[in-house]
Amino acid sequence: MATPDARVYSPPVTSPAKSEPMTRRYDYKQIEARWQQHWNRAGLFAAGRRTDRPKYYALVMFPYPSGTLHVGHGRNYIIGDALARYKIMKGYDLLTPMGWDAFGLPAENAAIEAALKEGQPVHPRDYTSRNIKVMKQQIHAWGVGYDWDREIASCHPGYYKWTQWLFLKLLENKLAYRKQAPVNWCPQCQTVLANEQVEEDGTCDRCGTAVVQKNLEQWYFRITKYADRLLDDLDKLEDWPERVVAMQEAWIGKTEGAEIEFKVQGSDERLRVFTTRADTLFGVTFLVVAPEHPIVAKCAQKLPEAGRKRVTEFVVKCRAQKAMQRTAAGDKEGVPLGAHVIHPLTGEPVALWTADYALMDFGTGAVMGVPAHDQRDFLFAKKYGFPVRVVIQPKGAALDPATMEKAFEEDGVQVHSGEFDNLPNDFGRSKIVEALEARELGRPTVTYRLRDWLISRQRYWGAPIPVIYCANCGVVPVPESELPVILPDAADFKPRGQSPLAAVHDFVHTICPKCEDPARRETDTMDTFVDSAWYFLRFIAARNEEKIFESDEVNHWLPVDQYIGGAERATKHLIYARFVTKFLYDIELVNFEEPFSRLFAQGLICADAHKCPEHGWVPETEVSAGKHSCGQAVLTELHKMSKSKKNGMAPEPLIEQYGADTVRLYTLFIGPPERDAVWATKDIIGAHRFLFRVWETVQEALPRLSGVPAKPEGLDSAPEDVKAIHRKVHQTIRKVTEEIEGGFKFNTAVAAVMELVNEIKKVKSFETAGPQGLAAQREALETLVLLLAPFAPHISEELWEQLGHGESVFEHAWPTFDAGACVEEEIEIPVQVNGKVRSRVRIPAGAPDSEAREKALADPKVAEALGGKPPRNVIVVPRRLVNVVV
RNA sequence: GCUUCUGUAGCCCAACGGAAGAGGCACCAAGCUCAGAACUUGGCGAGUGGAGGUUCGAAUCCUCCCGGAAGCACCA
Repeated sequence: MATPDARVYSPPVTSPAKSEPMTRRYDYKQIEARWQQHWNRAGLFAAGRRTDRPKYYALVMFPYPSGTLHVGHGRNYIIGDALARYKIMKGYDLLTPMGWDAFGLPAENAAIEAALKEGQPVHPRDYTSRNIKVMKQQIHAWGVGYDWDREIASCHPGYYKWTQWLFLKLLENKLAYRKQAPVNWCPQCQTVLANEQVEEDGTCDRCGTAVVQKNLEQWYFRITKYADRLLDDLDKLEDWPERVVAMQEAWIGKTEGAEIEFKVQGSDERLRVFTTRADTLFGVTFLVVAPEHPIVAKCAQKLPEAGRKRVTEFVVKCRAQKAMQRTAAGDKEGVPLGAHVIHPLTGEPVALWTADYALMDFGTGAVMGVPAHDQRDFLFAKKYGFPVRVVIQPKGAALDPATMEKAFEEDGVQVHSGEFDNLPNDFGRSKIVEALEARELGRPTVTYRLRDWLISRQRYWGAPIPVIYCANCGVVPVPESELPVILPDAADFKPRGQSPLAAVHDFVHTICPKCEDPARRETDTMDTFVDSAWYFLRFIAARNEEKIFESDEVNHWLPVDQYIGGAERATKHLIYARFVTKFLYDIELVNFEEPFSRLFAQGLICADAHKCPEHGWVPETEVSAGKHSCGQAVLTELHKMSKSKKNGMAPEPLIEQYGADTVRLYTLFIGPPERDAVWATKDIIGAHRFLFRVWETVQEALPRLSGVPAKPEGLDSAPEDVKAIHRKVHQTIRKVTEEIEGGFKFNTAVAAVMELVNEIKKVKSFETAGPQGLAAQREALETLVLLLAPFAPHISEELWEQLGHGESVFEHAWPTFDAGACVEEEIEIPVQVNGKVRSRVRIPAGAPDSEAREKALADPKVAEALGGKPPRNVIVVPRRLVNVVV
């Protein structure tokens, strides 16, 4: 739907002619403005208001201020806000802060583009603060509340001072180090590109030029040192989605195997390979190393001219390829290095090659080639004519190397393996490793897929790395007292082939803190993931200028009780934050090892996206009847809402037309919160109708309810429908509470409240049943308002006030249910014969199984279905059903 | 290829191993309307992606297959 339908029905106003009191109309605009202001003034979301209560830290991932928010972003904040309000009502001292992950590429790119187009520069700071202003306004409009006094922005010197401080601490503890590494470089744009700016085919995402690799000295954090703890402690997390845990496990990628050494023929050198299949050692017919492996160059030097050229060309080609993914599982290529290695157990010479399928950054960068038992090796061997030697035989079959069409990678029995013949291969594996260990030619090893974290960025809009390079003293950390190293204003964003900061003379040139000779500052900035790896701690001391935080305060509020955000941050941010927390634990600044006890990964909101063959992704407003405004037919696909696909739905028109409460309610109702959902604007009307019905139901009852208590007494003599609604009220409290507690099932919680309203509307006897009837009505309506408050807070506040309460609905406790009141007096249960429902019987709620059994067997329809046959078995499921088996 | 998730009325989605339907959208009918929308009341509508298995009983558990999503992938 391009433009929201302008027809909002006007709520009926009771006609004065009927001489009934004028009821107020549901003026959501006025109501929402009023209560938003009230919450701000009253400090509803200020943490530490109730220090006598248990704390609860609810945190929604802070966003990157990219522009404006769409309804998909809204889901995140609304879920968090509903939880926060619920926890306030549950009596917690709630902390729910918000901030901005404000350093990063888009702001800088906007500046570069503006600078290139017309000499009218937009400073990233202005771009960022403008966006923050808009987004904050949007969050307010949703009725989402935070403790804004703790607001932080990672681009603020008061924040990045401590990001730099954290860097220094890591450096001090030898967890930050420098190393040469290739970066993506676009020769056209004259700039370094982040990985995400490189397209799949290895071209620059802006100009389409092929990206090349450039070697630069860069800073790393030694996260691999924490690999085992990051993996093991996943077990300690109280409640994280399985899929996120699975992703982290895969990301860390712990592999147990063995390292085996092959002596290089005619040299003292030993080449180490990593393998998980030591059992196939006797099947080795060649050995390959990654093109980047140091031995490649050494071998190449000894080669005759032609061979050397071949190797060099191959290596150059592979390096160029590295920008894109080296073709997955496709053709394998290699060249001989003109050398041989010695098999550690047989002493045979084995040919040494370099091949593109060997990766330098996994294991040791060298692979033993076992064509018979590894598919990649098999393909490579077939291509270059290496022999296939079978050393694992499947049970009850014999493999013939001549006829094999693919590698045999399963388990079997060792053959052609000398003293290890006839052993099951999994046993043979450890025996072979033992034998190698005895000869000091191998040992069990563990490798990880996790790499050290490269944090250098040759970019302007980030926190400067606080080190100084001095000709005399080398790398010198900036003294703590000189932090923050201020990001200078005057950087020129025109790409010039190095970090923009390198062009800022006053920034670069400084004096060495140690020897006071002239020295140069580091001009790279930090990866923005460093900023976000610790922000959840800074909320505890957002304005503290002396310290990163006070440990005892952090230890009080953390770990975060509930972290909410997208699963797309499952690996990077969530692993980095865990790493930093463990480091802070190790240096005794915090007393917990995991930052987030519970994580909730909400699903994404999708919508149709339209692609015009000429104009690319186009907004829905430019599409009608399957055609773009340019006249071309568009391709329409479902995609998650995003700026790039131009399919984000702005919240403002919806809030304007239906109100924030309606948008919130629909967003919560759209489906299971952890699952992706399709935004369907036409469905919003359902949520709006519901709120309107709630409003109306309360308005109708109000004139009768003043002075009536909310506790109905002596309902035994009340009419059935009044008794039933009292029961329904308590059942609904139970249901809604369980749905929230048991995994944020707001969709079913809202449905339960809708059900309650439907039931309330059916009751005929509230008035005729006297005081108990009215008390039951008040109980029902007040409970309804309380249960609705976390989801649709504005209307709930307004109705709560109308019901005669002077305090905010959030000052009132979340309702509790009376288990006794939930129990039905009489229940109907189905009776099955051989699993098919044949009849129903009514029994008192507390009746024993025997009564259900007797009633069922006495039922005429059951007797008919039995056809005179005696029951062989009767299964009674208490309160649920009876099954008669013949 | 591997890992995780997922498939229930026209659509979005509920159902501790126990009556296939809670809620919403759409649709139909009546009421209300000059009319449409809105509103009120009532109604229609799947046998749970497919095939087996376990069970007194399966949407739910197991196996295989088909379809969708996400993450990781020449990881030795």
